[in-house]
Amino acid sequence: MPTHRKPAAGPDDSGSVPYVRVREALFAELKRGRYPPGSRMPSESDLVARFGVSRMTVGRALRDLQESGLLERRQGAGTFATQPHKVASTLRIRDIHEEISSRGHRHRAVVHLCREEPASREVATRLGLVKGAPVFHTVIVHFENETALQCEDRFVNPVCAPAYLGVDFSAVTPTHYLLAVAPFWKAGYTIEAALPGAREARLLGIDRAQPCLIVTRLTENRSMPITVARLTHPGLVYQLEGAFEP
Amino acid sequence: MPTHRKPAAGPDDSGSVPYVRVREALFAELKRGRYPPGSRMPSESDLVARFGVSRMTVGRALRDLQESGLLERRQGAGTFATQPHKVASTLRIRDIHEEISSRGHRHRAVVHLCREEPASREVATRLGLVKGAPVFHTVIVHFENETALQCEDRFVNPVCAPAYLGVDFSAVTPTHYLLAVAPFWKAGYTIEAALPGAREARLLGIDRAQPCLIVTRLTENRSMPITVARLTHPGLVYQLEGAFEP
DNA sequence: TGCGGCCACTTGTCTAGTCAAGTACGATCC
DNA sequence: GGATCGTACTTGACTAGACAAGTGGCCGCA
Repeated sequence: MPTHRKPAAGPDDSGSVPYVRVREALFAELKRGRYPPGSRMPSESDLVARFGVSRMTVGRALRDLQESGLLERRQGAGTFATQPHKVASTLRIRDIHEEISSRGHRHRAVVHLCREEPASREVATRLGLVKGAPVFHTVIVHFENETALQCEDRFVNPVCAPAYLGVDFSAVTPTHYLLAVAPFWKAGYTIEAALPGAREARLLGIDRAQPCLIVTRLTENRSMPITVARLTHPGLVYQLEGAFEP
Repeated sequence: MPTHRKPAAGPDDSGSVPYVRVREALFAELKRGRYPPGSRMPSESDLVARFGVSRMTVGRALRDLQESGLLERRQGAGTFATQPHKVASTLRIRDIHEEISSRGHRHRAVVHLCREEPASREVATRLGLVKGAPVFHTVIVHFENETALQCEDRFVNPVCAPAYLGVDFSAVTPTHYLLAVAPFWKAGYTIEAALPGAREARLLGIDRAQPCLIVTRLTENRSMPITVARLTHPGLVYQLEGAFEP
């Protein structure tokens, strides 16, 4: 999200740059409830007169606020304050290694499977291949300070990363490697709660009745799917977190 | 002066608006790998000459790409292509009513509890109150086409919404009502997988061994916590979805 | 009354030029 | 060699004015 929070240079000037000044002023008024949700804001001309800047500058301030989801603008009609619930919170999903080390903890990965296989029908469909085509398959368990945090069951399209199976995945995560050799341009994922499969439970060292948070992620190149991964996390030790601030 | 405006968007034109045309052209080149991560892009002056538009227009295209995380710009140094893995995916969390009706389904809410209570220590801490202070407590089950989708267990700070208990929550969701009377400006949440509590299982009509996706959300006014909610979803019928595309 | 057209207002976008501020790099000086 | 300075280049921001396009209301007419 475009965070338009700057360190707030001066105590009162709230940004010496004109468009920041305008934006912060309107933001403060919005926050104070001067413009209730759905109500009409002053027009660009009004703001030009009020702040003594050009229309381009006012426009930039308004566009910033619009991109933050605080305003809605309709050509010909005007600028309106939005219902705040339209601003969706966002959640970052990061590389597991990055996430663990950002907490200052130690990350270790154990490779349980790393081979070429014929694609099952489901995997083939997801990767845009035909059933039985060769795909790379890895199963890796990631530990944070010796507790199993994630079981990563991943299929990779060999066309996108021919040398995938030769990588030492105890040293570099598949996510990181794939990003280096095949930058993705599209990604989709689902998050669900479910019980682990038999193998996942065994690898994670948990009971089969223990709920898990499962993230399924599909990343694609410009046109071709690169990889599909199923990331299983024990519910007791793993939570996703997010925050929203306009 | 002459505005070189094409009447119809050609197949290759990709947007008749100049700044969109520039942005799409650069985006396509980035995608094709013409500018490897970290490498220097053409300067604004170069692009002005190449596309025959003004510097403001080139600048807007570049700023768009920068905000998407595809470019990094340093004053005095130049514009550089970024490593794509720095862009994090994002996940939208929406109001349950909005979510259900956007799927074209019917939403129904059943109110199981709606009263004032003294705050437990945990709730008081989260809402920034003292233990035993009166808080509003509602428990509502949301149905999508007669299947229970969410159990919403919510505590509300009475200061922020004094008339909360008088609202008909079978007609309007607490989220929606609270947003109308007390727009929030900060929200944090966690997502986890766990087994439902006894009451939650009963209200949702599911087995206690059935994993649930639990979203805990705390929303705050500019300084004061408004409400804390625990949203329990049966894992079998509810998934969060997200997508990322630059 | 009902309807069509006119018009004021609003946002969307662009231009050409200006000044400011930060960076990189080479030339000069000690 | 090493520090300093100057300069060319780059991005950041702004202005004043222009045209395009969508909206909504008002007015006159049938």
